[in-house]
Amino acid sequence: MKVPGFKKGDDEHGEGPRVFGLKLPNLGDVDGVFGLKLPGLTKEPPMEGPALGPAAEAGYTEKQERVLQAAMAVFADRGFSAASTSEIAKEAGVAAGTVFRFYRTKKDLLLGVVTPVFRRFVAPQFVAAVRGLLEDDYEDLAAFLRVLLSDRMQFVRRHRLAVRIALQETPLHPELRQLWQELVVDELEPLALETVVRLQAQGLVRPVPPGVAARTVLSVLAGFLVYRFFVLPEADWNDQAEIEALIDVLVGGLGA
Amino acid sequence: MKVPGFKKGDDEHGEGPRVFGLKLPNLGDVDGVFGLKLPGLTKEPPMEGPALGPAAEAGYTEKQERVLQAAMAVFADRGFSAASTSEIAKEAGVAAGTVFRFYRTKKDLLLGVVTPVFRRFVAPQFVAAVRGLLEDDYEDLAAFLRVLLSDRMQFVRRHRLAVRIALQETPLHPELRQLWQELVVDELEPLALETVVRLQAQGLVRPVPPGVAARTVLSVLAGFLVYRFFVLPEADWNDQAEIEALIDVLVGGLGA
Amino acid sequence: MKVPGFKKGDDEHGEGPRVFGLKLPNLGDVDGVFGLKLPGLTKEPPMEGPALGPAAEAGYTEKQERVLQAAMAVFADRGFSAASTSEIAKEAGVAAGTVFRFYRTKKDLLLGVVTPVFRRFVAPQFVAAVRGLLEDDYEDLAAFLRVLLSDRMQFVRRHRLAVRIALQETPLHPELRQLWQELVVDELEPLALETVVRLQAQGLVRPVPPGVAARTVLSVLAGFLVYRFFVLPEADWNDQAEIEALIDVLVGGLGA
Amino acid sequence: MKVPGFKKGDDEHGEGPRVFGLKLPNLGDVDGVFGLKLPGLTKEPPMEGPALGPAAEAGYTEKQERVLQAAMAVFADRGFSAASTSEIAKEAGVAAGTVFRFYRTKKDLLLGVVTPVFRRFVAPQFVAAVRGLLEDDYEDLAAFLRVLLSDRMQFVRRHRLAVRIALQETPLHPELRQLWQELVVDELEPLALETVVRLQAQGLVRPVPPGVAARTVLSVLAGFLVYRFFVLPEADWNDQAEIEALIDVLVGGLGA
DNA sequence: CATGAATGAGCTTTCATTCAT
DNA sequence: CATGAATGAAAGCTCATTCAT
Repeated sequence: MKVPGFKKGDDEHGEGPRVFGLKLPNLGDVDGVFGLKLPGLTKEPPMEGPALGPAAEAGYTEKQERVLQAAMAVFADRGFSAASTSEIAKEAGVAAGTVFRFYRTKKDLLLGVVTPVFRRFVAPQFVAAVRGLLEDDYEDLAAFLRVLLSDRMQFVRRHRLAVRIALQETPLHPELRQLWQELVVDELEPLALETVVRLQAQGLVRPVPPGVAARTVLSVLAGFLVYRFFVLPEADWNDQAEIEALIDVLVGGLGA
Repeated sequence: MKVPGFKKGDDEHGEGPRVFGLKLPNLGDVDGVFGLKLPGLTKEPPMEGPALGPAAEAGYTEKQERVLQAAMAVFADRGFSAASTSEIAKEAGVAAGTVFRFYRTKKDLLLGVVTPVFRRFVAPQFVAAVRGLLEDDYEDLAAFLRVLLSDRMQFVRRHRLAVRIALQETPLHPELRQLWQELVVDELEPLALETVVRLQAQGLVRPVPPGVAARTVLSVLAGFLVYRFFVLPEADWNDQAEIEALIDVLVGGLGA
Repeated sequence: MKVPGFKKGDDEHGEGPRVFGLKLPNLGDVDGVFGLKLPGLTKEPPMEGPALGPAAEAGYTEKQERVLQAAMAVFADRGFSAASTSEIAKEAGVAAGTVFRFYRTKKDLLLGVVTPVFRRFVAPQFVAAVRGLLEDDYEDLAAFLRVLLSDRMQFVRRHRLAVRIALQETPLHPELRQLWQELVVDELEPLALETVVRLQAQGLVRPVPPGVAARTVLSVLAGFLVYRFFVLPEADWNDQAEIEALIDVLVGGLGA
Repeated sequence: MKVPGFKKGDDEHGEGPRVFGLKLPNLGDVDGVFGLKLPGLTKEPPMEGPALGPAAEAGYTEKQERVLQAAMAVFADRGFSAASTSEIAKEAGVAAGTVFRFYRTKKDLLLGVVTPVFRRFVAPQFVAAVRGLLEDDYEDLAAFLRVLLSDRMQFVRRHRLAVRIALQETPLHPELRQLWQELVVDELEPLALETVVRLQAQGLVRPVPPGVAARTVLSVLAGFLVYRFFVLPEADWNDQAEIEALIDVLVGGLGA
């Protein structure tokens, strides 16, 4: 079985730092994010496309937008509890009190950072992908997974900070868990199971329990994205190759 | 292809709450941990085996042991930054000042909670598993993965709080990242790659880049464990069946 | 000695809540003002006559009038220091900044609320009462006291909020004490003493030191009014009877 | 009728500042308390007897005692809302945080200042006075009133600050109104009415409604004390003479 | 050793006041 | 004139850490 997109020798141990076969850049010494201390970069790689924060939504003033971006940066960096609103204010270039004009409490600010991103991009985009599935009648499982993985990768890439904050803070805030409850359990899950069933009907997925199939895809996808963007964001990833490798594994394990 | 251990109908939608095909318990209403709000249990399921904290190590006084256990509970519950040393002291049944006899600062306490667990149980047990691989000459990939998954599952089950704290706090503390650097990058990774190469030489794993194989297994394993113990710890998991399903997927994708 | 105006049995303990022999209304459960927690009314009894605030004075715009009324309500309710100018603005239906067009500081607003009421109604009306005394030649002390008490009762009834604010805030603001200095010490007191002397000359008051007589009347009057309007405003007062009872006491103690 | 204790000419207009016939001291320029701006004293006159604050109660540490005294001084001076806990701390000579070891919130501190004083000295001492009435069989009304007025005067003199705070803050705090509810309505009032009835049975008070009699005495007493200690505390009061004058008035109005 | 009272820096939040629109 | 966004000083309160007992 071939792994498309992998150049020959990609994974051989050569010179330079490597982790699990990934070549790492050699530029300086920074703390990664989730990640390991790497002889790495001083900056996170630039986001692809415009940095559409939650404030891109109409109705946010430019100042509120700045507060949101600053809050995202500081919450991601220090964690919610250790972040200080005054640092956020300073980072946003506004007075300390101004933050509270937009968000009555610090916790409101957290929710204001996280909620819009997920509300607008999690369920809706999954719905769009599945609608594509219905209309385009993907010829095989790999094609469907390819769309799914690319789309979610795009999402994490663009909303890296918000995703990171969500990962960090969810265990600590019932309000965030409530958000996932609504988004994942109430909206996403029925759709996901229905999709698996459809794929099984089309003969694209073998007859495992739909829940197992769904969770397996989710685990593999999430595992990759966390690793890709938070554990080793600085590494020399060949994203296409990685995605194809994952698809290979999933198709091998789940395909009919 | 069969999925061993799954009872027929396990995944069909019956009565009672379900998430991704998992039946959830129906006992009350509690917040999970990482997890979604479930019509769930009032208590986390009891740990299997004795609750061996880091303090089980020789040389810890009974008081220090109590401090460590309390710190684990409070750090896991509130997060490091929002946890107060005085609450830890109260939980441990010691005076506020006593905590600082054992650990000079709050951060030392965090490291004291996390470090020993991982130092003693991550690399050493992986080494043991691999040594088993060498000695026992696993007849197939599934057998190896079965040992690996079961062992790591055991680990997370027994050290749930420490693992949870590590997941929550790693992004926020360079000291913890340094710990992973030493454990994972320096100790575990060479061993892992070497193991993949050996399995490929035995004809048990097909010739994908060893790094890809290693990271895929890791992702699937981690994704499952996080889901199993932190996202939906209260659900009615059939662990053996889940493990076998994952092995199926991995063998399908990676096996020769 | 009879107590005119008291109906027989007025003070006997019957059904319903009573305090010091006063029947209290039985409508619900509210906090009084100064007062005790009564099984009382949800609203203060309506003011008699039009609610003439200080702004009834010529030259106040309708907006300034609204600000004054709102300030009175909020200052009375929360106290000056705990009152926020933005709440006053909201209550008045104007923007936060508008308040400061009329009154440069919050304290100016306090003075603007209290001063006009007292400047216009304390000394002038006392002067009018005394002028009445001179012209009408009250035949007895009771008649004079009756006019005095009724008039002051009317005043407190109509300017309840301003009086309440004055009582609450005087101890805390030198500026208000200065106001009393001017009104009471400089204007009222000479007039009061002169009046006592005149009444003594007419044989209506016995020859106690004029200051003692004046302060006694003042104390009894103030004590009644505070009790009547601020401690137990909800009680079922028979004002005429109360006034006659007080006059009885005062005449008994001070009359010739 | 003579007014015992009044020296001849006491109330004549002579040199020096006078208010309602009271000679005022001539020492400097201070703000009074409630009172009018007087050419007055730089300090409140020293309390008679030991300054028994609420902290005289067993179980208060010396530091807590200092905090209470400081809180009393600052609350009385600025009012609760405008008082800052850090000023109280400084005044007490402790660190800012120490205040909150004793009283979890600023409001607790207010209650801690006011409650003990009134709980211990209002109802109990009135009970004692009435018990005296029963045992000693006062020969006339004046003797009873003399004991009552002297005792309450003593109380206000010794607990001037606490009384002042209670007067200032009661309208603003439901918790304080609750305190009066318990002390005055529930405990004191039945006793007071019963006492009036007894005095009427003894032929010492004429048959007015007991509630009227009780409230009249209360009003006159409170009016005097407020005037004496808060409006014009600096004036040259002849307390015995004032009390006798008030007794004269009350006996004249209420006596049989 | 263990205690817990004491510290004081630092936090989030409020709000009187200003000023560009 | 009126607005209300913005300010920033100051508030109440928390808590890691120290140290006399």
